[in-house]
Amino acid sequence: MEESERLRKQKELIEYIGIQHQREGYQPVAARIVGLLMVMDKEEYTFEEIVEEMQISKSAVSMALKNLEIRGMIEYVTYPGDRKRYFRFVSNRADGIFNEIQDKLKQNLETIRQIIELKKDPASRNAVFLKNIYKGMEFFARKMDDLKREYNSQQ
Amino acid sequence: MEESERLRKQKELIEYIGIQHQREGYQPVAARIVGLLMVMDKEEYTFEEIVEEMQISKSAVSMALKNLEIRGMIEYVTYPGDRKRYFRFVSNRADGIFNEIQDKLKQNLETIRQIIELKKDPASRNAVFLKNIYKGMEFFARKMDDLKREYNSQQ
DNA sequence: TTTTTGGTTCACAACAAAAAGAACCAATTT
DNA sequence: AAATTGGTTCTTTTTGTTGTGAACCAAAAA
Repeated sequence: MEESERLRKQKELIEYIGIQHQREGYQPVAARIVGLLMVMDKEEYTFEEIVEEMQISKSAVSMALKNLEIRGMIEYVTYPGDRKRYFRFVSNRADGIFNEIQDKLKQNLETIRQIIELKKDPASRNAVFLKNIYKGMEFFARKMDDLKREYNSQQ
Repeated sequence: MEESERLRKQKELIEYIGIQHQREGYQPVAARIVGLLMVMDKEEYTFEEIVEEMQISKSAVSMALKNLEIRGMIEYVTYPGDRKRYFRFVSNRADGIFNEIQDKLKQNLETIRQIIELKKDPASRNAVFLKNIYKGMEFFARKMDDLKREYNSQQ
């Protein structure tokens, strides 16, 4: 593949990742910064470089970086004698994805448990359905722990 | 638990489920309708009843119901000699949740594959990290099929 | 001490999303 | 045929989100 085409495709991918992340609740600027840090060959961007690369105001970048850091999506490193922060995307996202799924599952489980608990008639259509869903999700959440262990030992 | 307290808690739970679903990209009204249909003891609501219960305009309800139906979150039944539609939440969400997770996982896998493919240096920090993430997610996606089969046979 | 660097914070404008309300429409009832 | 029911659609209003630019600030350099 030609160098210029590769770059074009990378830029395209950044936009796509941006949209994906917006669907997960990230704001537009933040979402595209994630894409930038994942896709480009340059692996550490300073604040200024991001501002320049994305053609966006300093304040927007400042906010976005703060949010992304709080959410644990990105991190920064510093170098002695250099006041700039070098942002990069965090390393251990694999674990992160497992845990995200599991957390969400657990949260949903708890909600469903509460719904069932508050039902007047435990044999009603919805109560029965919800119990089924609960069972399925619980099974899955339990198995995830095994999978995590299996994967880690396999490494 | 007292009847009135149960009702209060149910209403609270509807709001909470509303917020949870908004995080998944549902609009406010739609999100709370899902809550309503999951939580309340009454299991089938007509259009009118929803309008009344939620104190919301007909147009907002009309739009929300349409969206929820398209997304497969709710369905309606009708009864002979009755022009009204009776909305309820769909029954087989357990499968749905499995599949949602798996679909998202597959989509992410494809994106990551593309990022890696476009990297100039396959030994760079990010390329290596991404390959790791890829491996983890792939392992997990593969195992999910097994889990589904295991669960279904167990039933 | 003043200036520069590397940002952050705040007020506001532009835009987008959500909800309301009115008008409308097709079936059904009267 | 007229009125009612069970909604839908369109326009407007309200509300919320994004991003900008200017002012500001602390640390370092001059």
